[in-house]
Amino acid sequence: MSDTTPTVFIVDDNHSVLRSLSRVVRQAAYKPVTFSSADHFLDAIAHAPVQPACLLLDLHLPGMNGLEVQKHHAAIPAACPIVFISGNATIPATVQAIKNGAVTFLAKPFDHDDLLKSIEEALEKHRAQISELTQTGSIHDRIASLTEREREVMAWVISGSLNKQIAAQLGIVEKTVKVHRARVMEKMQTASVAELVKLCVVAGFESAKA
Amino acid sequence: MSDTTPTVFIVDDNHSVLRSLSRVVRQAAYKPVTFSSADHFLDAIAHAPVQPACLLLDLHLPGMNGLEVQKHHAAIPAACPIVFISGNATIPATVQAIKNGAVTFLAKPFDHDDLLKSIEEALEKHRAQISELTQTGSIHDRIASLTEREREVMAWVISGSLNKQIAAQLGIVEKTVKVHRARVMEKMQTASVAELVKLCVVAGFESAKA
DNA sequence: CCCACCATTGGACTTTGGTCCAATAAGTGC
DNA sequence: GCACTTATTGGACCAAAGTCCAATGGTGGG
Repeated sequence: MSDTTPTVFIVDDNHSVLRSLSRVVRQAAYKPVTFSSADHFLDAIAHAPVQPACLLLDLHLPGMNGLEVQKHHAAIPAACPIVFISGNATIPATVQAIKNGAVTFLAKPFDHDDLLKSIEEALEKHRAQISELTQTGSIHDRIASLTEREREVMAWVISGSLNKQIAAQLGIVEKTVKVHRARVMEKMQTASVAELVKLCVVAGFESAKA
Repeated sequence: MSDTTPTVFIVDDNHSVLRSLSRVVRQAAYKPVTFSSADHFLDAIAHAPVQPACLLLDLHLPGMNGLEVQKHHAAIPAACPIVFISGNATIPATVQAIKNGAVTFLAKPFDHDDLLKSIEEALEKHRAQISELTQTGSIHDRIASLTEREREVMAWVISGSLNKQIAAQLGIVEKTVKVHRARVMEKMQTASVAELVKLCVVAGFESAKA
């Protein structure tokens, strides 16, 4: 089982279901990891390395139900997509699950094909999510490497302000703004205001302008 | 019934259901507009003025089912949000409906409160959608007012290219680029590259760079 | 044929941005 | 105290962008 094999987490309180799902997952060349309770899963996932994965989750669980697990799970940044499974699902629960971001909701009994298709969809979604996170993560790192003053100057730069306007706003001389600005461009690894603006947009960094 | 009253479209092949829903909707101070077939609704909505509205849609309809109606309806830009209603809904149909953007899926019988809450959610969503469209619409108008050449130059400008680089790419002189560029800024009503980039981002206008 | 629009270019000039080098001062940590 | 970071400023200088002026050639429509 190599490291590049996608992991499929399976949470269900019924051991025979776990075994059965595990078998299907393993036969599809994925790596099944089972949990018989939500708590165990959440504990394990919290410190797991980030890699393509998905979660097969039973809606009915002792203690915390599937929707609650989904909520807790969504709190972590690299949370993997969820495929819900249930024998007696209600429409409202299904609506809730999908609106909260679940890939799909499979009602038992379901085709193996549907399951595998859903797993593949979830994994693909997670791969995209991870690559997205990797990108924005590096941008956030760069923003974090800026000093307060530099961040302040950057906020004004991406608002389209001139150096002299920024200087007036901050109560300093234009020359100083130029220095900060140059350092911003260097640390953010951008060669133009256009690039800088686009980085800030994807990173969610707001521009100034009182 | 004033013009500012939100409209609630209702599509159901059962006339007694239409009457019943109409009454509830009217009592909640909304303006009900009923259709007994999908085709009639799609025809009507295609030329209706854009204003806050939502659609109560039965999953089971003669001819075209609810999911298909949703698909066709989604094709128009200002499409109002959909609240599905059905007496015998399946989990897969529910999943499909929500994944395709439905606000919710109400299984009969349902509380009037749930219905009204869903309608309000849908209307709120549509208001946001309309205001979004109004904004981006005006940006698209400005982009449309540019000549082909100007759009081309803008694509390079927002990529962060220098005038001389743009000139080289287009096989023209830097001076000409300056002229186009000035006209772009004027027509787009922007005073800085930063603003221009942000407009292009929200309008989905892609930057150049081979 | 003339007009309007568009793309193109030139020249002169100002403003702005970016880049060197260099310096001072305050705060932080060892 | 000394090294380090950060914020601040100055001067000189070059490159880039913006702004006036004016002009030419093509194209499509009335």
